[in-house]
Amino acid sequence: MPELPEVETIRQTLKRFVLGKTIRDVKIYWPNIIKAPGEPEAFSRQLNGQTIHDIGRKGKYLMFELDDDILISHLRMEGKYSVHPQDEPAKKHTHVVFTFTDGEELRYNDVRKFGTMHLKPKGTELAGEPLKKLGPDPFDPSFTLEYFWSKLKKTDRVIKAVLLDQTVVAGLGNIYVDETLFKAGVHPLKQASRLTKKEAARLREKAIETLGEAVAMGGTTIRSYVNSQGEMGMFQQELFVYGQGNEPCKTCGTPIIKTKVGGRGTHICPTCQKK
DNA sequence: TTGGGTGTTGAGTA
DNA sequence: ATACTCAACACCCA
Repeated sequence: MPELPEVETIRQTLKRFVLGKTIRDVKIYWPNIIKAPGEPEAFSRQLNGQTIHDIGRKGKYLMFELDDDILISHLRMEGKYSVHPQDEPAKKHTHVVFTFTDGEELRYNDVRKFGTMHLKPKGTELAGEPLKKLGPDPFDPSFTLEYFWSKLKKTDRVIKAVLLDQTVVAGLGNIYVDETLFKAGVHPLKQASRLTKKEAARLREKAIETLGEAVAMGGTTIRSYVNSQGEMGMFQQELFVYGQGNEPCKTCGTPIIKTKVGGRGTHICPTCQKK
């Protein structure tokens, strides 16, 4: 489900509910979600007594900053966080519950159970899994044209695969890659190494622009995404190609084609995006 | 009823 | 190095 704009929206809405709250209990109903420390019991024990001071984000990862540790959380396809009074019945698919000293609960809900949580001591979070190989955030100053261009030059893959590669740039997923490629006028099957520097610059600009607009609109809701206040995103109204198969292109009127690239559903305007 | 598809990503294989 | 398949899991839809 969530790509950078959805995770960022979750970060912003969730902060309002949990900053300054102290954890007094953690219950884990689906232990496979907990990746570090290895023992889920240690995860719970370690969190106990710690206060949430801030929530950050790196790519599609949420980073809960605690007293001693950082909780790194990836929502994968369907993960959601919400805050409820302790006595409110839990919804189906609630797999991790953080109870605060004030009686409120932070609940992690994930229909498909794909999400992950790593709890790591502060200062060690960038070293090992899961952030070790993560590339720069598209909004980070280090995501320069020179950096992006150098990555494109030395790979033998098609551009869609490169944009989805989180070690190149962190945060784009299937929706925003298709949108970025369309806006930049680049065909997803184009070899990355054969793009001109001008095309690379355009891709970089359109990626940053599209993600920024999507953040401003609270993300994209296709089926199930809601932020931590239960609100849907609005960016689905702004999509040019994703989910628009057979619809006329908003730029030229040619029907949008849905095909497959690297096993992922891929949406293209055959007129605006030439190979 | 069944198989294919879904906003993610890691592992294993050739 | 890359591409492909599968796996994790639940649900929706034709």
